[in-house]
Amino acid sequence: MTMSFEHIFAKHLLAVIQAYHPEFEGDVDLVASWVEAPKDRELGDLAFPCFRLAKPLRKPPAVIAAALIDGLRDVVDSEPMIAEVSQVGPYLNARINRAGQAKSLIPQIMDGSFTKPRARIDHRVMIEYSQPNTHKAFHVGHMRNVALGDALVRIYRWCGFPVVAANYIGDVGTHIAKCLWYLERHFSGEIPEQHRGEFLGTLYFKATELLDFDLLTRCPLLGVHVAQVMEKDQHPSRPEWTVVTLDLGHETCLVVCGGTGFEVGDRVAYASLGSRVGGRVIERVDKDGVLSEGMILSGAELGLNDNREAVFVLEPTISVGTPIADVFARKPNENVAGTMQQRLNEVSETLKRLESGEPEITALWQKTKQWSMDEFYEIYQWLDCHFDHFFFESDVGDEGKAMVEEYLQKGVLVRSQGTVGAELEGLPFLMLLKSDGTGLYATKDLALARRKFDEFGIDESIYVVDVSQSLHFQQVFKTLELMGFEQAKQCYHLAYGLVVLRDGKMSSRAGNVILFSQLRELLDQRIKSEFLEKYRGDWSDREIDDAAHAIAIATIKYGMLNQDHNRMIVFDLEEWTSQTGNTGPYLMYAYARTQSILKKVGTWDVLSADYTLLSHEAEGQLIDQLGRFQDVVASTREGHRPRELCAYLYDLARAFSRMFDQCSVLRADTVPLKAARANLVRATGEILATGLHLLGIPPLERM
RNA sequence: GCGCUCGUAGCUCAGCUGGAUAGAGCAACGGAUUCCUAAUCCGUAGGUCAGGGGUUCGAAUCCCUUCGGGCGCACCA
Repeated sequence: MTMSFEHIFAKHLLAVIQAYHPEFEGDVDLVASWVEAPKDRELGDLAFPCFRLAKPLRKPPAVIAAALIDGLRDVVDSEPMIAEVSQVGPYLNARINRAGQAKSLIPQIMDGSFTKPRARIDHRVMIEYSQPNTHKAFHVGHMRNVALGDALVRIYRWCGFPVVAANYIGDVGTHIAKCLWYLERHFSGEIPEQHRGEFLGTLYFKATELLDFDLLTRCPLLGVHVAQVMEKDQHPSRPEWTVVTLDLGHETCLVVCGGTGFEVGDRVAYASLGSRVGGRVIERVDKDGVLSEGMILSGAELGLNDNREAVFVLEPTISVGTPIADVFARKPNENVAGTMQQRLNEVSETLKRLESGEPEITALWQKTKQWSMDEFYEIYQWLDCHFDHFFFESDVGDEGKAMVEEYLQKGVLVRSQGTVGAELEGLPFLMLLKSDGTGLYATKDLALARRKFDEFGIDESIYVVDVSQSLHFQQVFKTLELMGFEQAKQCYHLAYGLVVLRDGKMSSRAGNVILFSQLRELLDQRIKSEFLEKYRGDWSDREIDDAAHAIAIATIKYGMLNQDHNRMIVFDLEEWTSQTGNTGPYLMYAYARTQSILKKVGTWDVLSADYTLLSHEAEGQLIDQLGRFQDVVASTREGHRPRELCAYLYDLARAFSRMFDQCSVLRADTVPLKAARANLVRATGEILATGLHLLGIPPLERM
């Protein structure tokens, strides 16, 4: 491995600095870390800002620079890798000897030693990504995760890490109960032969629609009924409260009320014990000596107006005992509360059957789950993403609960308000067992983590999951640490922002998701009609199909990757299907042009190429860019930022496009120049292809 | 209320550990094809880096604060 230019420059700088000021403390690495790229490439390739030395040397930066430049010039005469140095104000700039660089770099690229994966490192990494839910639609939002996870797997592997690419399928939960409930009770059509996974997603969407109380009533509350105020007394100790006796129709009850604006005889909305209002369960509470059995609701609490102070008074004609949801039903005289209650009961019944392993529903679950899985496999295949292992939520549920019991015994976990969970320093309580004894999402994550550590022997664990779960993972990792797992400190949540649409967040309820199949179809059409139709007849249909596929992958993956991961992506279908400029296809196009040249240029002598002939500015920039590849990949991996590699490859493709424009290979003035350029082009193609591969994008020989 | 995150050109975004004149793409305008693929290249125009303080020789970058978006915060996953 050759020494980087930064280090070569730093080595000479250090020698000169120490000759000038022997008391200077610092090593080559420190000085090298100060070396940067000049703002303007006209100034050189490397820059050293002497501001760094102003304090230790106690002299103005420009004076230091002026004092060092002569010494530096002397040294550089004997350094073949640096062509010249110069001083501009407080900066010392160096120009790299491009020919020298090219001479060592290009052969390395061409014999494959520069682009092949790095030496194996003894540090096992698991990268968990995708994690789709079965029985739900796979849409563009899921694709950001897949693009990120897959790119990281490839990049880690290139850097020498043994990687286990893992998926974690969400195959249990209420969403499945809803889907199967709809299938059993409400679906009356034919089950399609194709796209059965998306079909299940449609069923799930229809189920949520049926279960969306908002669609039935303006006041979507269960357990809230019309009651009449019978008596109204002042609270014995709190004058701002009143003690109200309510007639519920079949019985009466006592409620302590803080609201105002109602009289004896008024009809009000009464939330009974056990009902939920604003996400809170109504419980019997001791209100300063008086037991309050329920709650009288304000307009705000009912969601009907903004008034939080005044009790909402209903028309006197409405009979006592009517569910409040029926009063505000969107279609008059409908028993919406009863309907909704029945649906909810049915769903919860389905969930219980699933959880208890009732044979009939279990068989249906397994069959439909396979429909989803078949579709996922097809999508991964299309995207060229591969997993070494699939975990299933249904496999870790019991294990998670057992684990919680175990660590409760050990005293690591605690009981709290009927639940079991982890008390974490600086973080909110993490609940692991609900008061009914069932586990939660986090419970399964603990068991999953233990499996990763024990069965796969991994040293580092990366979770590619969207940013809304940041707190969740902080809590889970902290809990694992509390449980004594060493690897907990090597767990990393790679958070990324959601993919949203121009008119807002994607939501299955509003029906504004873009399905994977839709995107694939649209991209295919657009790519063919705009770019590939012109080759019809010239290329085989098969090649056109394959090219469209590859370009579609490039469009999606690069689009998803070339944005800082903690930022939202605003997805506009129109834009994405007709992009030019900084895109995946731009990189592929640059690669295709390299291959086009190489096909036409014929044979040439690799070894005898004289790289001193590559003196054009565009060629120099390109060589410089090629040399950065390894450092960029390493840095991309370290920062978990595929975007960095995207940016590099874009710069590389741009440098090549300029060179292509300004320096013709086929029409080079001399044969040696042609040979040198051909090698440069071939090296560029190699780096582009390797880089594209690391992003999960297949290069095309022509497009 | 607490926490995380974002605010940079008309739009979408880069700008890594502070460094020289803040950069791309799209859109706009003007050029380049007898010449290796015009999915390209070159040029012009476009900025109070949300506002205000502070640290520093130097701040889009670090600290504090205000404003404004997004997302989380105990029985969902």
